[in-house]
Amino acid sequence: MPELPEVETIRRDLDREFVGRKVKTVEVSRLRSIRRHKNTKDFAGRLEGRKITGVVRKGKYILIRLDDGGVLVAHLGMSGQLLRASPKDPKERHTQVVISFSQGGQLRFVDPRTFGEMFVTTPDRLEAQVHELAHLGFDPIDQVMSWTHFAEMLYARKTRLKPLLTDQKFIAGIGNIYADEILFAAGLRFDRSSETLTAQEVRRLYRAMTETLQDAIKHRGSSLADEQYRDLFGETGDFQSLHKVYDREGKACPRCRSLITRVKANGRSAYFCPQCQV
DNA sequence: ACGCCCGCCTGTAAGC
DNA sequence: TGCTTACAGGCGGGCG
Repeated sequence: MPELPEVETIRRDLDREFVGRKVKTVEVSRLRSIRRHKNTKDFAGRLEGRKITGVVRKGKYILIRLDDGGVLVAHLGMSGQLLRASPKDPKERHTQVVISFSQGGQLRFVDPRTFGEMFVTTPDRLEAQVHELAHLGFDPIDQVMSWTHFAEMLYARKTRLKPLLTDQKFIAGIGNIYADEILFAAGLRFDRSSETLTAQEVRRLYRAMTETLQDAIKHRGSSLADEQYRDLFGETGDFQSLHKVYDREGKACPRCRSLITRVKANGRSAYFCPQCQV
């Protein structure tokens, strides 16, 4: 489900809502969701009594810092949600972890497909445990990169643009939806090879990437028809109404009125305008 | 060493 | 209507 804009929306709200709160109890209903831990006690024991000091994002990972130096890591996978709740709220289906705070209120992890996970670790062990984080690419909204450097990175890889944009080792945080939207905004096809871009196309791609992601954060992310993406308060985002190509097969391109095409590439749907993207 | 494809899960929707 | 199949925001591993 969640890519950089959705994860960043949740991170900001977590930081606002939960910093300073102290963990009272932890309940786990599905061990798979805390699979890096031996058992519930091993997970809960590292959280109970700890106070939250801050929330940061690395790629699509959320890191919740604890006052003993530990880190509660949350990855939402395809279908994970982090929800603020009250103990009296009915527990919805697939609620895997419930963290209750001394000051009242709960943080719930709901995840039907269980690709997501939570675990507690320390900053020095994090990269050894999550290989992806050790080799994470640059963050397109936190880090500024000169487009000349970006051009060098693109030319060095010689690979198709879409798999490159979604490669977390190259750039952190972009998934299937935003790759398609960014490539449309840049006027580039998903299968264009990275070393063939002109200087102007490199600039357009860089600009499309930062603007599309910032715009999506402003709109609190994208919720598709199944509404699996919800923010911390259970609300949907509204960037989906501004999607130009993603999930718009057969509809008119907003720029040239050609029909948006969907093809299968690298095992995933790629949506694009056959006229505007070259 | 890289790109590509499958498997991991569950739910939903389309297809027959 | 009802069963079967395909597909969905991510990622790791194994293959060629």
